[in-house]
Amino acid sequence: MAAAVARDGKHAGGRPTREEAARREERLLDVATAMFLDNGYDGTSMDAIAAASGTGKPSLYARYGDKRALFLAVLRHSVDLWARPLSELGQCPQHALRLADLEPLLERVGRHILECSITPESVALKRVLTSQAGQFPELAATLQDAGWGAIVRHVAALLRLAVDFERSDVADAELAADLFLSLVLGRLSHEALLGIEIDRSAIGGRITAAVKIFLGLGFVAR
Amino acid sequence: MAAAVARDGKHAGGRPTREEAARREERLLDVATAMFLDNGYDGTSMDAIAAASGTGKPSLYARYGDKRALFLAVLRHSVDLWARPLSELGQCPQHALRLADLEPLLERVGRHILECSITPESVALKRVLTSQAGQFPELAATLQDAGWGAIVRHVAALLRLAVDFERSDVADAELAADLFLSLVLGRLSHEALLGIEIDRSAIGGRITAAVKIFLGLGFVAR
DNA sequence: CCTACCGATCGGTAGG
DNA sequence: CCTACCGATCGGTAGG
Repeated sequence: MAAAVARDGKHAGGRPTREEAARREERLLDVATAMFLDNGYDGTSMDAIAAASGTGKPSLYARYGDKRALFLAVLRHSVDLWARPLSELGQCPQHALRLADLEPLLERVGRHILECSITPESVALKRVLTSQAGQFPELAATLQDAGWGAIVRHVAALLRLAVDFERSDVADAELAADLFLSLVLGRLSHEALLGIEIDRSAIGGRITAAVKIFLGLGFVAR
Repeated sequence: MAAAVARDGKHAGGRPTREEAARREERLLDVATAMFLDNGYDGTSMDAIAAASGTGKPSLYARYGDKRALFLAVLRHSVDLWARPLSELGQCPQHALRLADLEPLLERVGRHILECSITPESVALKRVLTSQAGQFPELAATLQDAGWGAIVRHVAALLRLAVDFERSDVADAELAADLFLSLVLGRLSHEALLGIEIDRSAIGGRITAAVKIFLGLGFVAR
């Protein structure tokens, strides 16, 4: 048998290729992410991560130092992944908006944000973040700003296109955006966090009502 | 030395008095509650609970069976304690309300609920509930109903006194109450859950804006 | 990079 | 009711 002959481009031993190393790194992070999000910090052992990622514990510790550091890397990576689709919100019309155009736009934006917020991945991320917030206090504020904060800023920019906040009673676009998001997410995000199955048929009506109330178009009949 | 002479009404040994037993039971539950809420389920060992409550582990296991059962008892007790002050909401006017009276009433109710929701005890309870929701799925729905659900029903009853929902665009008092609560809690409850210090000076303005938007009185200047 | 181990800690129980 | 222990599992490391 010839020693260390590559098959499918893989080395049979020795130092891995640079791209092979990068691939393993990514795979390790993916595996660790899935396990942490599914079973929490305490429920995921370094032994299990090593076994599932096809490496040994010493490699884990050589790369990340300790369990906390690996967990932090997983959280940062996950928040990045989660925040990315929100950039679609930035591709909204840049010109001024009439109120009549704002209503359907807010419905679309609201539905989009709600759908993004109740995916199993998003819920698992927020849950594990919540449960470990006490142990990683420096990160909670950062991630809250990258999550909720980023959405608020996007929506506030939208609102400024349609509303003259200097003449509004609220006078603060970010507060208004915050209230809009609160209306849209509300109970559904709480329930998702508790693992309660969400009644998807209620989403449409909730969004519609939320937008109407927000724009002062209901709920009291006129 | 005379054996087993009571001092301060306590027995020096043997079977405890009935009231003494009840007192120990309550003390044990209080101690376990504080530890579970401060350090989470995995972060609290039965050894630590036994030591802090001044008893031995065998007594713990004789009374509760295992750690899960003790944890469940703690959660139920805590949710009961938390839901009690909400009954004050039931002592609202029973007669019909004019819209003009509804605004200050909603401000008071909203502030009260928000204040109750961001106390350290309430936050800790929700956090530990969230982090263990996956392990205790049967309980999550029950406790959600006893918490958020109870508040929604209270507020819905209030709204029905002032609004004719059959002629409203929303047409559902519970959805309206749900949206009102969402507005009031919103970002602040999320931040509290993540352990982020809350800017208390922002509470007043948020409540006012929430009520105005909810009642269709803002935010667009008229 | 793997195996095998370290000390510590856990939930739960036997024995008296 | 207390002490002392059980097997299991953990995070992390030595040794080669």
